[in-house]
This record gives sequence, structure tokens and C-alpha cells, in this order.
Amino acid sequence: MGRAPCCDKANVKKGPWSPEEDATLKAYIEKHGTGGNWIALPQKIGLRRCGKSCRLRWLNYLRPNIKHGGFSEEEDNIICSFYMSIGSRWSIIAGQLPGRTDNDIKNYWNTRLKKKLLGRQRKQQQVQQSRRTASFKQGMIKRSENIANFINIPAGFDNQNPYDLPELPVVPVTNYQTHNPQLIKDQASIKNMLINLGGRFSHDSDTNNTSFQYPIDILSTSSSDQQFYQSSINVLSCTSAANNNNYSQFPGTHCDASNGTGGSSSPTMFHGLNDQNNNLQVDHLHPLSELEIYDNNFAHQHQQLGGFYYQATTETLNNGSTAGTSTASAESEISWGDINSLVYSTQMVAGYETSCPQAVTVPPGLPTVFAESTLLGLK
DNA sequence: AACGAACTCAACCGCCAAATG
DNA sequence: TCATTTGGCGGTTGAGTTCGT
Repeated sequence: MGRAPCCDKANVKKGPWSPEEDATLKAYIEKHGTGGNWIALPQKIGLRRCGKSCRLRWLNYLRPNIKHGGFSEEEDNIICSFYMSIGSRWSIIAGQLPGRTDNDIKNYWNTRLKKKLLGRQRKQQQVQQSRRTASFKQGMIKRSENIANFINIPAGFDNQNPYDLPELPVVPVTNYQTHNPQLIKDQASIKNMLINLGGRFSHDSDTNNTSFQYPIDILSTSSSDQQFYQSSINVLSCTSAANNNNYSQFPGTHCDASNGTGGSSSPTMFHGLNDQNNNLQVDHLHPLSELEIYDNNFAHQHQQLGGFYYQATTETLNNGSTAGTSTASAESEISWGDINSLVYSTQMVAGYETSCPQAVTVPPGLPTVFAESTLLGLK
């Protein structure tokens, strides 16, 4: 037998609240408070409503300083960052956004944010796939030309026709939700996401620290995406602090549990990206990191790597040429990752492994998911 | 203008954990 | 220790609205 209902369902009113009911409830709570008993409250004030319904109405609609709609880009980033870290813990996420209710955030996520992110993911996957195909076929043409210098080409074989070449092999990807469901709700998921976006964590055996290296992409992407990186790293530091008593936060990071914005107020994180010679510069280092100055040589070095990383870098360079004027566009080419499936592009990670300078110190004890991403042997 | 599809969001449902006796 | 009550939460629903044809 189930538990008894909290109220007499036959005698309570359901559905939308009338202005009169709102006024009655609001006036009473503002004067007397809830009295610590929501179940008894509607009877006291003569409302034919369930106590739970009164509580919900007050918390989600009537209480002071409630904001509805009009989510800012920064709020989007915070919601996404926390969702990546802790999943659908809406009440906790709402605690980071003053004036927002868990119900509002939940609705916003389900109806808009999720679609927005998945749209970005698909768009980016399409771009990546087309570039992989083009680059692969281009490479095959080159190779076939070289081979043709040494061997006899069979009659009828058109070595200038990319479609006469072998099919592009399927690139293995790893789905962390399938393989490592336990990781999806912890800080590793954020690390994975940052890796997926081109960043890298490496292990420093001397200091026993793990370090995160920003991808060059962050320098050329929109400020909204930069904020997303920032929020993600801050969430990572928050969850790390919660999980590891030996470590408080990233050095220099701000992670204020009272307002929860976790240092997201960092619009100057990557100011002044281009100097007069069009070299990428960073003239304002965010206290979070010791971000090194990347220049175009860095990207040129990466062209030597070939493969898929090269393709991604090419895109980055093209964008990077105007990085100094990058704006907070609503739809960036940079993917935020598939929130639910988190399919990781491991070849991107491999491309960074040997060449990125160190930047942010990450506390010891974090699982090094990067190692796992190299298991496929794509280095 | 009419209709159906898609979307939004307030409200409800049922489960769980903490509090209480 | 156990049963019951209550608050809190996330998932889901469905009425109202907007959009597309």
C-alpha cells in the first residue's frame, strides 16, 4: 500500500492559479511566513489548494526577485557547465543563478538550451566530416601520384579522380556515456568536454600535477564560448574542491559558493588577441591561468602534424586571422559537445599531445581521462 | 482564415530523504 | 528502531500559444 496523499485530492482545486489565490497566498506568506508547514497552510488561509501546490506556486512564481525568461549568454554557459558536471540537479544549478528557479531552468534546458547545443554539435560534426573527407582524398591523390612514379598504373585507373580511391575509413570514436557511465556526472565529463574541444590534460610526473592546456581554438572563438570554457573550468575546480579535501581550488580561481558564479565574470579573459603584425597576443592574463602567448608559428608547427588535427587547425587559423575582432556570436563553429552522448573526437586530442604548452594547473587526484582517449592508438 | 504541428511553461505526480514522534 | 509526516526534487503532462502551410 502506498503512502497516504498529502491532501484530500477530491477537495482541492487544480490547474492554473487565479489572481485572487495568488494575492491571498502572497499576502499571508509576506505577513506570517509559511509557518513551517505547507500542508496546513492552505487550510489556514482558506485556499482549496494542496500544500505542495502552494509551496510550488510561492517558490516558482510569487516569491520576490524571481526572474522569468530572458536568459543571458552567461547564464546559458553556467547552466551548461553545471549540467556537464552534475547532470540534471536543477535545484543546485538554480542556486548558482540568483532569481532563477529550478523549474524555470529545467524548462529552459529542455525546450531551448539542449536543442541549441545539439544543433551546434551536428553542425560541427558535418563540418569536420566534410573536411576529413576532402583532406583524406587530397592526400590519397598525392600518394597515388608518388606511387605512379614507381609502378605501372593499371589501365583505366584515374589517379586524379578522388572517387577512384579507397573509401575514407571510419574513424573510431569513444562514447563515454556508454563505456564509462560513472564518469558522466563528475568532473571527468568536463575534462572530456574540454578535451573534445581541443584542450589537453597532461600529467606532470615531477609535480604530481595534471595540467590543462587551452586549445588555440579558444583564442579565436567567440567571447560566449570563451565564457563557456571559463565556466567549465570553474565548475571543474568547484567539483574538484568538493571531491578532494586536500585541494581547495585552482590557484587564483574564484569559486564562490554563495553566488556560485565561479569566476564567470571574466570578460577580459582573452583580450587583445591580435597585435599589429596579426600575431595572436594575450595582453590580459586571467588570474586563472598562466596562459602562454600563442602566435601563428604555433599553428604552423601543427600543420606538420597532418591528419585530422591539421584540418581542425586550418579552420582555426582561418578564424584566427580575425580573432581580435571576434564577437559574441550566437552560433559559433566551435562545438560545445553533444551534451547527452558526449562522443569524443580522440584524434583531436592526439594532435595536441606533443605540442601544446602547459597552462593551467589542475589539482592532483583528477582522473586522467586523456590517457584513455589515446588507447585507440590514433596518435 | 483555418488548421495542424510544434513549442512553451505552469503545474502536477510520485519518489526519496529528513524530520518527527 | 520503526512508522509516519513533510519538504524537496526531477520527470512528466497538458493547456495555451505561436508558427508554418
